[in-house]
Amino acid sequence: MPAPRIAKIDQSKLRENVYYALRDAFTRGEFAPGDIVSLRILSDQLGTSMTPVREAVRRLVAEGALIDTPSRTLMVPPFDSNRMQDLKKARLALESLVLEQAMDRISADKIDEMEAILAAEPRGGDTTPDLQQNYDFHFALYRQSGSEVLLPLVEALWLQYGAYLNLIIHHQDAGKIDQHKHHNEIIHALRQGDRAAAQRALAADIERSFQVIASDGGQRVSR
Amino acid sequence: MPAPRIAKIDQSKLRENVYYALRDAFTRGEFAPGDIVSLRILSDQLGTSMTPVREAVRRLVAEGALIDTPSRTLMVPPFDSNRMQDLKKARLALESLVLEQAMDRISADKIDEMEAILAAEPRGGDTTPDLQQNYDFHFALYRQSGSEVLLPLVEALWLQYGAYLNLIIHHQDAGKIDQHKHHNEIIHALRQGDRAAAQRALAADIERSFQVIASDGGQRVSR
DNA sequence: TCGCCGTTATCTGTGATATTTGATCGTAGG
DNA sequence: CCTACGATCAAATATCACAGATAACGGCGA
Repeated sequence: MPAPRIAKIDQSKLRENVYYALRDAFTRGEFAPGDIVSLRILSDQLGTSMTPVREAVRRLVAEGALIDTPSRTLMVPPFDSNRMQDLKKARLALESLVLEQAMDRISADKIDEMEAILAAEPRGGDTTPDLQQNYDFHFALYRQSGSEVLLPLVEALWLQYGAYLNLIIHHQDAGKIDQHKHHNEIIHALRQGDRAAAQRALAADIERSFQVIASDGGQRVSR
Repeated sequence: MPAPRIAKIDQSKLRENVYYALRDAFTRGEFAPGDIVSLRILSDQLGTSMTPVREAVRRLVAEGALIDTPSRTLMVPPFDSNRMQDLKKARLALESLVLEQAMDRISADKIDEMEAILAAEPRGGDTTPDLQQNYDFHFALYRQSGSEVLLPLVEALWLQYGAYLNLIIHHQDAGKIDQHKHHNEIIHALRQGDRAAAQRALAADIERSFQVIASDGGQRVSR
């Protein structure tokens, strides 16, 4: 089994922290589709006992980021082209809806904040896309929808999508990805209040996210 | 604390069973918004130890059916009008999408099966709406979408909606609810392949679901 | 006598650990 | 080469120990 890099966590509010540590590891693409994860190894790496890890893992299973195999071992869902298409459809539909609600309420200040996120220094070097920035940008927007129901659903989709990030990061064309173009279009459309343009730009951005791995599936790249 | 009726469960595959037992209790409207639930009491009722209950409960929290209060006690989310509106919007959007995909693939056989569900004997007596039938009908349809991504999201919405079922069941107008009309319209539209009509009927059915409790909120009715 | 406040006892979830169960993998024997 | 047995490992449950919160109870003051 590969050993994803997960930093040890501090000992207060263990359960929450374990969950977010694992969640972060997912959104950073530390886990590759098909990876087997073990509660013991995770708890050793995190410096805690199995109990908090198990609860966090159970939550991740509920959210679809991990699956229970029939033999009870935990696995990152293997690459599945159909499922990925499904995921893309779901993202397009849900995030379109959330964007709609966000545009009803967003203020000029918040648009400025979103632009500030784009202006920040890239954290991952120039060769890999800045996943954290991408995440921050989208959710700064989505949070403006004010929907406590839809937002967790979108987060669940991103978490499932997270396993595919590993494939993207290690893909040979990773450096070519240009997320800035669509992001700037979204900002511009928000300023204009142009709903159709914002929807188009967001849809294009989501399509882009899947484009790199759409053709060649299942190239498992562990650390 | 009220004592929701939860049957003891058999001892194999405990974790799954505990989860589904609690889930069922939710969809039967056994829990009222604002109820406090205790791990120990639940595990006593189910005849197991706390551990499996804890994991099941943790999953329900992740799905929004229960919430953690700041003092760490578990609570059924209290009635919240805004949240309910939010939930309705989400259900309308997501179930519309799922219906769309289901209509691409559904066969005449499956439509017959759905009709058979409607023809079955009502289980709850004539005064209360048959919640199980309603659930079975909708998900027989949604399963035809074949979407492993969207279906769990819809289930999560129904679970959050479940807490409000308690309010509906004990509502004075509960007997007046006529779910058959919209269901038959859906069946008819499916047979005709009339997408617009199916969408209209489904939307009307969802609206109906919320109508009873839309006006008077928070009438807490425990057992 | 009534009301307020502090103390205490109980009940809560949380984290850790031990025990049991089940599955997998390697090896030895046919 | 295939099969079957056993050792090993991981997950599932139960039990234990701890810390925090809640609520009830009793004493004190008005």
